[in-house]
Amino acid sequence: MKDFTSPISVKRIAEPTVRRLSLYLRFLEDFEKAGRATISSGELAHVGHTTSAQVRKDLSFFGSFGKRGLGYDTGALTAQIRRILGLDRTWKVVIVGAGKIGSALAQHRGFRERGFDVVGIFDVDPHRVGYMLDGVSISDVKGLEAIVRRLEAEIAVLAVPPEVAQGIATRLSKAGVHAILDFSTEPLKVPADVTVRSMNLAMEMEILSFALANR
Amino acid sequence: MKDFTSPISVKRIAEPTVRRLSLYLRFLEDFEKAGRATISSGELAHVGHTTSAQVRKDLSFFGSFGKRGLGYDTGALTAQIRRILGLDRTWKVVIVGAGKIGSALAQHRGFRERGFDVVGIFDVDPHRVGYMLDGVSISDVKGLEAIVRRLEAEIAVLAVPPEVAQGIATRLSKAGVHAILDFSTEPLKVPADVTVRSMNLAMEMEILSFALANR
DNA sequence: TCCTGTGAAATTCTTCACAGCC
DNA sequence: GGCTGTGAAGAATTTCACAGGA
Repeated sequence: MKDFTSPISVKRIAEPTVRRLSLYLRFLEDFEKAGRATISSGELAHVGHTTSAQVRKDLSFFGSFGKRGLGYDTGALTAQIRRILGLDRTWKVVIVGAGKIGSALAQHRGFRERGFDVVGIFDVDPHRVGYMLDGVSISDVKGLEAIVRRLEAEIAVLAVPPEVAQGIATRLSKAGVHAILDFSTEPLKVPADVTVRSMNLAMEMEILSFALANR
Repeated sequence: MKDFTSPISVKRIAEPTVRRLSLYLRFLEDFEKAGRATISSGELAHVGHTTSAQVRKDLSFFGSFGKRGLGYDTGALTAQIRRILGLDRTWKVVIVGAGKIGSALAQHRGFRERGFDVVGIFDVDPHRVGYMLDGVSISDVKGLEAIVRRLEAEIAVLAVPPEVAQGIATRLSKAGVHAILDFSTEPLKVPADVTVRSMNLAMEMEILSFALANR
């Protein structure tokens, strides 16, 4: 990501900032539903377990959205954050692996509701291929590259056994996917222009274990 | 966590450090399986996408486990990290919510294999109560507190709709649970002696969306 | 007066660099 | 010669504190 290409992000944005923006967005949506017209950095901070200065600093990387003495317009700030996060459009998502986790995800409401459109599902198991999950039929993973290219999928969710995750990730990268959400346990090696996030259940459980063992 | 109570952790340990220890452990297990007797900080760093200095610093918070000029004994370091993370014992886990995600988790191999023993599963739906999931029968969530206390469960996995997550988290805290893995989207308010980690699918997808929108 | 936006200070985390031991 | 352990330096992130506009 070059620093000077985008009119929005002038300098590199830290991951914790993006993470908090996602939280703020959720709160803003709640506030909007509750009919609140404006909101202060202090109120956002309160629900997000952070400080008002942090909220203002986070937002300041992207512009000046508030009014001194007043706070932020709830609707306008919501729209701004949605735009910043790239949520002012839909993204095409494929799910690889139609096992327990993969199929739970495929049927997950929140996905489509939040602009992530599941356009393809893949599995190796011939017994699963051809079945429908929430309106999308399961394809043989053999056809991964061709189908991903044809669908122009941008994001892939990886819910496959850890020993095949790396191989699939490489194939996805070559097929033009630039973002991967990985549910396996080992870190993936991917080209520099591919972003990987992992949902590592084992790691989270171990962090909890550490907290319990050392309290 | 008091600084002076434990013989292991002399100063407060940063979360990124714990996170990396969990990664190192996974690599060490791979190295052990591959029959490697020793391993250097550089090798661990390489697979973990970090630096050798970082690996040594992380370990140095807990002791001196290596031999200069040689590296670390694979088996010994594995054992040390397991002990540091509290994985030299089993933890009793309850799963609340036997929907798609909850039941996928209940049947998840890796859980028991890594010392997290699922001793209870709860749901509100009377149609689900009484059914077995991987050897554990689903209990009515009404009996949550009593059963959690009786089982002496230490960790809870929350896979319930977001609007009830806070209520369940409060009940779990009162029933003696000190660690919660939350799959819902809103941050939970819990007493200071309860650790919460969240697996927030929406947030991870939004971070990917941000990366795509700003690359 | 209230609350934002932001440089400056403080804190936290990572990297450097080297003495010390195998 | 190779690799650890660790203070010190450097970088990144958070918090402070206050000027300034509604």
